Amino acid sequence: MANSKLYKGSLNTIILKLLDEGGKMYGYEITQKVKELTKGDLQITEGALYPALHKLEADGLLEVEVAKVDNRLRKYYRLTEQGEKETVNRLAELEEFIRNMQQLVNPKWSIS
Amino acid sequence: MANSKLYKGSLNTIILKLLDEGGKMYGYEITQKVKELTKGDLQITEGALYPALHKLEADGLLEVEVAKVDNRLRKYYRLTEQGEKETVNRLAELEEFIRNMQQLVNPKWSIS
DNA sequence: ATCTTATGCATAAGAAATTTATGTATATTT
DNA sequence: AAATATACATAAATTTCTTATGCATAAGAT
Repeated sequence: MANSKLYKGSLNTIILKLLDEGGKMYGYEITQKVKELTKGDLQITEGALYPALHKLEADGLLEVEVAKVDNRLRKYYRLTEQGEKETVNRLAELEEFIRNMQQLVNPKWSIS
Repeated sequence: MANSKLYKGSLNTIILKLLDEGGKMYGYEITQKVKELTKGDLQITEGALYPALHKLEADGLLEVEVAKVDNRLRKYYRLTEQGEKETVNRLAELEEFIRNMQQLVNPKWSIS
């Protein structure tokens, strides 16, 4: 990714959660939002993002709506009903991952 | 892995940190320790573990010492000096990952 | 005695998720 | 006019893991 590293598998969770909040977003917008929220620490590459979006769509978690703005193409993605359910699961999975890692690495920090 | 899911890339961090605490451990011992610490939630598969150990050794982060106990083979791994330094980096990386995810998914929990 | 489970290592084929490298095209800023 | 930003896409290679398989000894169960 960039400065900081994303563990593989977490990109989908990020996409789903951002769409859950943003209502609908297009690819480029997602990359910028991630950069903004992490203060430039995390950089989502297009080679990772677009295939991920396509797969989430193929899996029925996202639906797409094409728009033309300023003569440029945009593909707006939004969560399907199934996508909303899956978002809940992915977030729970993330939390469980973090709790497990906490048990394993016994860090000075903890989640609360 | 098992019940709960490990994001790809985190296995190395786990191995390094356990060795950092345990002094020296052998592969099977690591799988049991992970199971114990996560109360059975996380199951490290041998197909993931052994190649990971071999690679960490090849990268100079681990050194190995073979022992025979009860007529069975054990390969004890310990951190090299370089491995100790890298452990610090990996843990910092993990913490940064979690902080980034926190910014992105805006969870009800936070690390403190 | 024999069968199953536990201990202990290993590798190989395949899948998943990414990186890196390219490619196309329009709009905006320098 | 050139460089940067916006906006999509795909393909080859890499990393990391799962699943399947293999070998071998020890301990516990039937």
